[in-house]
Amino acid sequence: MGPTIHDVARVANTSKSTVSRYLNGQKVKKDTEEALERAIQSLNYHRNENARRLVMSRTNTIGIVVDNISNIFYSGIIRGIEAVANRKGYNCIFYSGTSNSKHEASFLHLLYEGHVDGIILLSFQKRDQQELARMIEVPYPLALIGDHGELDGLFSVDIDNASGVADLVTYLHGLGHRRVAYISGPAHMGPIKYRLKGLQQTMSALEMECRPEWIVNSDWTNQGGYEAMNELLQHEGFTAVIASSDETAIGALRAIQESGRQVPEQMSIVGFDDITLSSWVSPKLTTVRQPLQDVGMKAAEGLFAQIEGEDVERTAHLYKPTLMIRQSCTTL
Amino acid sequence: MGPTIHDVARVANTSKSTVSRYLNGQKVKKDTEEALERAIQSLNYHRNENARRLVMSRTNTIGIVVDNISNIFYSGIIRGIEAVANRKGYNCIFYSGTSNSKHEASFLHLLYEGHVDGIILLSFQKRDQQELARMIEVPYPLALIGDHGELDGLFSVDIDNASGVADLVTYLHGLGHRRVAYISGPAHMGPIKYRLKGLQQTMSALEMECRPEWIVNSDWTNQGGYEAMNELLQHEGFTAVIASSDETAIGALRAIQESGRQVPEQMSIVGFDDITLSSWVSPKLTTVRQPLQDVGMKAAEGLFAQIEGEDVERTAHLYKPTLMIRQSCTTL
DNA sequence: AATCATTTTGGGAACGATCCCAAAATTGGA
DNA sequence: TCCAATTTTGGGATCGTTCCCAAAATGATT
Repeated sequence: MGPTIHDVARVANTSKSTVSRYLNGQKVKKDTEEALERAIQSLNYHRNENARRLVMSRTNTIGIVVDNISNIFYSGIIRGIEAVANRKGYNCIFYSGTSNSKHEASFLHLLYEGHVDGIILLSFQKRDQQELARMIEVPYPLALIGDHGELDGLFSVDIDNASGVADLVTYLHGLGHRRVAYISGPAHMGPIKYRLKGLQQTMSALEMECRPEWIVNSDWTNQGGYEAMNELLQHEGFTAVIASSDETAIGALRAIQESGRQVPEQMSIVGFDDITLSSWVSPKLTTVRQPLQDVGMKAAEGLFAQIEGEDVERTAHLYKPTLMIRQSCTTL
Repeated sequence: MGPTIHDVARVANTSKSTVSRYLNGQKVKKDTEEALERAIQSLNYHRNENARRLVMSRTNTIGIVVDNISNIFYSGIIRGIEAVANRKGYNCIFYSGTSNSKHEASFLHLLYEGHVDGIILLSFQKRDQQELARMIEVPYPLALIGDHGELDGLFSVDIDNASGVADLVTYLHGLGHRRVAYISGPAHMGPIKYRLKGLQQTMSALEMECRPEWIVNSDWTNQGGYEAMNELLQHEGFTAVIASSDETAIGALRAIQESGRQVPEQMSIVGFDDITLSSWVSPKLTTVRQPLQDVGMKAAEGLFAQIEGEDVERTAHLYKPTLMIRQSCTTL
């Protein structure tokens, strides 16, 4: 197709070895450098990356496999990954898991076929134990973001969901709340299990009360939170409610307000995520913010360590969310 | 590194040509097929895609360059692209424009260096005329989604923004409104110009009134819409307001309600986009829905036509939004 | 059994880079 | 000016595929 390194050599009146050296930043004599630059410009030469990758068996590229490329929670993580990748001189390419997993056994062919030097798997879906076990065997650099299935042997990074909920419970406890309701989320999501566990452990540690009928599920949408809260309002006795996502919390907030109760005077509520809308609803929602960028950076650092042959701790690395206190809770 | 086609040939007691043929779905004798399958399994052979691409000078992959990979409006478009790509047997890989444009002249190196067979450039940012002119010269398959700068010579696809606003104006006109305010958006976004043009053309065609002080800007956020509406409320005389995005409309809605006015009884309002929140605010927002998936499919079809060497109309292809009538407007 | 048509196979030349190693050119010092 | 040390260059092998083409094997027909 286009001109090759050989054409450049011919035009610049030198050899392909010299062209290759020049392209890779090695020193060449001043006047050959000028001739080469002229030749490259006039031919509009671009190096064939496939040939290069074949001989070097390296791509200088990492793949990020995402289950849903437009998930807003992933953008902070991706920013973190890209920051580290740029620093290391690597490129990032993204694969949408949905489209690829259709006909392929998995994303692993990207590694085996030499498309990328390593992969970050980014998904907050709950992960299959069997799939995780298979990933441990993969003889290529790999980093997981999300559910690690409490399994060792894989390098993985995640939000410390239990800690986030623990912070919320402790905060409410500090305000004097003792009886708290909880709106959980869809069972197929990774964080659900850990958030619920954080709730139960912290509440029992602080000797707080959470009756079974005070725990309901939702689908993490506004509408779902609205319906879940209406269900909760059938029951009595709790003074605060923890929603396992902000989206849900905002739906629940509306349900509480429509029931004629004042927030926070007659009911406190907190969320999880710190989405932008949370600072905009009235009252502003107290929630926890996830250190998404840190998670992305850690995953990338772990991946590059593997690529460069260093040793890496093949366990889960958790990052604690931080409490964002706003106006949706009151002292009791 | 891994086993090669030659290793497979040796184990299966045949030649690399036969292995290659088998891998590419050509017919081989029944017993050699079985031997090959066994050899591939036992060696855990995967073909080296870089070598393949070198000799074939084709990748069977298209690149999608996105300015912000987590933009929620892009997900529908991407779904459309992937649907067509899957049908054609192509893979999609995504490049985040932000990370790549840093040190590269542009995304064009992806084409020149042989990473992909064609590129879809997806961005709703306003495009530089100079950059567009340069793209016309690109000797590779290319499709644009978003602002085409009213320039011919490029295959591009976009929402028909003018038509969407025209529908909203006409709808309000039909309800009896004659004096309408408008909240525009950030100047760096592609759709802004076309939406404003659609407003002005339709309003003057229908002999409606829009005083200069009834047109304000916003940054397309809730907060921005809220502030813009408060500014508009300083003035008098209009009976309806068109917001150039739903996000903005929802902010404006709150400003109207906080000013003590009833929606829609005392003020009608419409948005643009049909985000999920629009059906959830109270009253539900009348807006226009963008045919995002159609846009993605058209772009992909145009790209594949170019890849397959067919002729393609190098102009802008526009898709009309559809009006979603809900409860935020009333007859006058 | 012999001939011919048709499958099926194997060898070797690309593809366009990198990189080793020896040859050529340059530099410096006496 | 000459020789040794150093820098710069060029040739050729290599990476792992595909694909052309001729050779070998198979099958059909008489």
